[in-house]
Amino acid sequence: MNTIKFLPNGDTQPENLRERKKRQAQAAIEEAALRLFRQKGYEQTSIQDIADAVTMSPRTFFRYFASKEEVLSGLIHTIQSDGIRTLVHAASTASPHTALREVFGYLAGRYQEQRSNLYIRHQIAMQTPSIASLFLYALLETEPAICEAVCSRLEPARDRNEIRFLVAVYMAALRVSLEEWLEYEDSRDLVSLLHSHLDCFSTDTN
Amino acid sequence: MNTIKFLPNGDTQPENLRERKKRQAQAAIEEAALRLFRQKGYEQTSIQDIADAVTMSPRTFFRYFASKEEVLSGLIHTIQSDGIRTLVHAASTASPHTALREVFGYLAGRYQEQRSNLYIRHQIAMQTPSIASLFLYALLETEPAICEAVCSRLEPARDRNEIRFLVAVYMAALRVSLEEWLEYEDSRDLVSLLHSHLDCFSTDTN
DNA sequence: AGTATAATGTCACTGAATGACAAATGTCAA
DNA sequence: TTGACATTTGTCATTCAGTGACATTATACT
Repeated sequence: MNTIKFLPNGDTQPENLRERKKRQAQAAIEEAALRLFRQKGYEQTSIQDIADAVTMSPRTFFRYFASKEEVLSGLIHTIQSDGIRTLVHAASTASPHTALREVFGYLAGRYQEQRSNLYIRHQIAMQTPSIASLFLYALLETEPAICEAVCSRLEPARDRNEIRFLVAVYMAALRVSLEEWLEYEDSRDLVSLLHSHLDCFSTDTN
Repeated sequence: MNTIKFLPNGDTQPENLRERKKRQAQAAIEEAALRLFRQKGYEQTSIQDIADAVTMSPRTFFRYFASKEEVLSGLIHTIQSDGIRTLVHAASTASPHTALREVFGYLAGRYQEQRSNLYIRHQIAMQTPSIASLFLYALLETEPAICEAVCSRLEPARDRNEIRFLVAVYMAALRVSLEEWLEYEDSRDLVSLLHSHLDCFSTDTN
């Protein structure tokens, strides 16, 4: 994992020429790559193709993305990381459900903002098992961190494994909602989709 | 997905010399590969290393396993496929929970039989994100088929998306149980671990 | 301007995976 | 047993992802 840090700039002031160029380059690569992936398929598109499309050396491609795959999974990584950050900075609550509803609500919101972006990626993933696997992992790999954050903000110590399962269930809900939501091009509301699944579950256990 | 079909022989009769040799070769590769993966790490072990260890050409390795990864994930694929098969051949029931409890119980049983085998693989996966991703996918990719099988044996047609979520929750339980169970070398009982998680859930919704 | 710093390009290399074809090995029947 | 046939294996060449080293070029700063 050696990529450029998905160009920070949450603070939006002294933007260098250098930094602007880097931003542009990264965006250009991503755009070209996605276009080519859709046109010719992920596996049929070589790094050389992408590099040609943005007139840079293949070597430079790897200075922006650690791998071909990361062009696709970067978005999910970013959103999931942000989700964890919100959880860490949130106030403690007695119920894990409250915390989890909040994080997963936040996540669903963020994904919702990126619908068209995600739709393209999803299309590619459906034709490319290795990419589907990648996306799944990008979601589920954040479970331990979420678990950790939830446990640490619980005064009465709960069974760690119970929480693990709980987080996994919330993740399952997010995952299924996302799939359902991306299945057709005309979108419904992801957030309410997520909540409808969660309602089946969280009425009792608290 | 072009590998040899994980050498069938559920029927155990006219075993050729050829077939015996193939079995041996496959077993030898798997054994050598796992040993090397543990000794030197997955990524530090090249196909050449494995081929050398069993005195065959690297080309032949790929006639037994479609990729280096498949040496590790083959076991999971096999078990999951068997699970789906049991579900397809089972009798219809009114409740999806009944069917799902049965399949996931079966799966947990199968994994339990393979503990030491899985333990090694899990060790490797923990040091190698791409392998963790692979294992996750090997589990979750079977969700659609399970979903399909469950829906088809339900007389009163239920909402497909509801079932999807339900299957995902069962899968989450299996996944978390497996992790918990493989965490320490001295095993507890996977099946009861799974059931304890499921009990949190399936008391109400039916 | 000129120097330090960071980005890019070039080159060479490893390793995974695949296709094509030749060589070796197992099968089966006469 | 031999010989025809099918299957498995080895060899060779090739493509492509990814990486390290180092020279070259562009930006930044004083």
